[in-house]
Amino acid sequence: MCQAGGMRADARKNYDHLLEVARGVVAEHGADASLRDIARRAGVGLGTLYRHFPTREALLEALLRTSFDELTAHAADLERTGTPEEALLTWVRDCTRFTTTYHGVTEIMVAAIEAPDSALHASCVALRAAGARLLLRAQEAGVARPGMDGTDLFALIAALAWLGDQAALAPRAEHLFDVIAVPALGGRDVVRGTA
Amino acid sequence: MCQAGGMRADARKNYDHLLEVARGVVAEHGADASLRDIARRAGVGLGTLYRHFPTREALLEALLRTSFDELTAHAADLERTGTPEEALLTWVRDCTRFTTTYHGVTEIMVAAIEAPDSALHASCVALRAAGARLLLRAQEAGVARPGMDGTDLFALIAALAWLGDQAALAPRAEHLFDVIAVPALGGRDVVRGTA
DNA sequence: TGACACACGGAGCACCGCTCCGAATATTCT
DNA sequence: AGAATATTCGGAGCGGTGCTCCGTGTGTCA
Repeated sequence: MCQAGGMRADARKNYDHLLEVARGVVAEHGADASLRDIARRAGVGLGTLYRHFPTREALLEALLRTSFDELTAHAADLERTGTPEEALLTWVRDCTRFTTTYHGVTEIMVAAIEAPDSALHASCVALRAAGARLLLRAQEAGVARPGMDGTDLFALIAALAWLGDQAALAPRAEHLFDVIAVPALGGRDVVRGTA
Repeated sequence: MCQAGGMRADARKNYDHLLEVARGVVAEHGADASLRDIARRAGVGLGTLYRHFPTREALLEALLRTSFDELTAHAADLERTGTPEEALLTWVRDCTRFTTTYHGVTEIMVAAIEAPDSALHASCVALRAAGARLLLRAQEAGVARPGMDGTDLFALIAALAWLGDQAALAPRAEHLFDVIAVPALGGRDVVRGTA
């Protein structure tokens, strides 16, 4: 979207390199990593970084775009190949797992979904829509709680991802998924073992 | 614990005033408010603030201590006066409501529960214990999901409080409570209306 | 090859957390 | 009362941050 064809050669090189370096730094230090540090490690002036990515969110958007697209595509796959219940649960699980990849991304995502100006807005809305489809399908099949909408599902995923981001709770992330997400979605109760 | 008897008069005055000012600033700007700003507004040097509250968490601890104590006491009350199910649900609701009072406190609380050196550690552990009692009582009465422990409950409360802290989701905080917390706790399903 | 538009880099501003120490002052002792 | 002492005060200073702005350097195209 940004690195369109009409871009000077040196500019494109810096853009790509910056993105590559940023991926590493963000993976290590989280979404609020020092932009100055990213520029420094990329051997590039701070102004260069800000011209290519005028906003921290613009940088994150470039970083996450492909993963987001994969997740929405994944939802479509599951909708075609799996049972409604299974599809919903595994997609939610995969979403929370991915969101935990970069620390601090969750917060930015939930902020973006209600902020049309955010660079991440479109991606987040698409993600919510994909989840809503899966949820609706499961509800129609009677295997998911009615009275829940796409935003609720988005919030549920965000909450679980946030829990996984907290060092103190990360070890029991999967258990928390069983204890919180599964009953909330109305799926088979893996803890009680009843219906 | 800090403002013991043996304190110089001017020191005590500064301590109290600082705390009062901090309450306002934290209420307005959240848990990561500028300490410099707090000192400035209190008409006090930065060194003074740091001597009385060597750590941001120490300041928050002083700010939240009484509320925490009230919440644990509240749990004991509910245990005595209410049904196991009702007691658990209302306590969890009250906890999440309070935690949302100061923005950003949730994150610090979950970090504190596994960090014995944190000034907030004791309070958080006490809170978890109070919740665990209520949970156990409800489990024994068969109105709460087994396989859940005090830490899970703490995490659930934290997740809900975090959701309530997000501007984009705050309006549906109560709905999210019904959709996430109620089924997770195994209480009556207010959405479906079935057992 | 020359001209021009564009990209580059970093100095600069205001803010942050946190430390450290000379100056001021409450307290206590004589 | 006045002096000695122990504490407290306050802010300068350090290294970091986000972000802007503009003189300089350099690809690109006629």
